[in-house]
Amino acid sequence: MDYLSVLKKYELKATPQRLAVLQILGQRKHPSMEELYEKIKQDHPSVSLATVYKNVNTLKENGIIIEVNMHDGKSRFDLFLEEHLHVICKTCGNIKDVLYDKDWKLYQKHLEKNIKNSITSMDIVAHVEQCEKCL
Amino acid sequence: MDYLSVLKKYELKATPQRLAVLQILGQRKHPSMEELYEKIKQDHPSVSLATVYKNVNTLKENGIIIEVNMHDGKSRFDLFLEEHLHVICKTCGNIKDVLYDKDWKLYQKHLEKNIKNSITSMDIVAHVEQCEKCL
DNA sequence: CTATTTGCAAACCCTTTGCAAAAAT
DNA sequence: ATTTTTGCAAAGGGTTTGCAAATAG
Repeated sequence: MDYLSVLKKYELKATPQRLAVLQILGQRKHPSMEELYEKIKQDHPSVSLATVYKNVNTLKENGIIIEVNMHDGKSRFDLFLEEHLHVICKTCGNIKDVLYDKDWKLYQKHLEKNIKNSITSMDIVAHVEQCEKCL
Repeated sequence: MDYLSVLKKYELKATPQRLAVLQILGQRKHPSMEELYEKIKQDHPSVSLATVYKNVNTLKENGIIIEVNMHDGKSRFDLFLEEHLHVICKTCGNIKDVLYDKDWKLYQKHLEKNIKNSITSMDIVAHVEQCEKCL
């Protein structure tokens, strides 16, 4: 995955701080804002929290990344170059990405018929009591 | 729907302010915190914003109401006595409730098989470009 | 060269907290 | 009578803003 071309596509400048955001979110660890900031600081010690906020907002507005709202209030962030849903473990807070498949698309069509409107995008979060990482 | 019994079931005291929260959310208008506060003030002029916050949190913790996160940051609230998904209009911000049907349950089973885990609950939001209320 | 982005610190705003009085059971 | 809830005001904490300097294209 080439983040430079992604940024070019959206006419966003490729600063090291912005690339760092994409790189870290590309690891699919779904960090919170604070975790993201701490990780970026490892390679860019002088980065400011405000810059991380600004980049996250810009990338979110362009649909390149997504915010995953947790029930505890702190949201987490994820690269969203491919549509997918999230499975969140209630016990350890781990988030797993699951790609959509044809079964999902069938349901989406059904839903569109039901509401008589076409769906632009969906946010889907499944909650599970425990996951393999908790045990 | 009898809010007194709902509160009794969860061992929560039935104060007028708390009942007002349920009553207003029961209108399915999906107000924001500020809108909810303003509406409660119409009948209970002396209510404080802190009380509304406390009640919303308590009801949320008990799963009686749900917070719907909007992409613009301000969340909205909804009575959640029956599981349902939300359709949000990108143009006017209106939220529509859609009850789950057997098609949905089929997909959920499929997803459970996929992730090898049982799902406790799901948060589902579909976004549409425009709705009947915008036109 | 021009427009965007960065970093800093202050400002902002939404949400929570502490506590005494009031209300619910 | 006991426990929860209310209302107020203050504190808290995460997010945004303004601006000059630095950087990207």
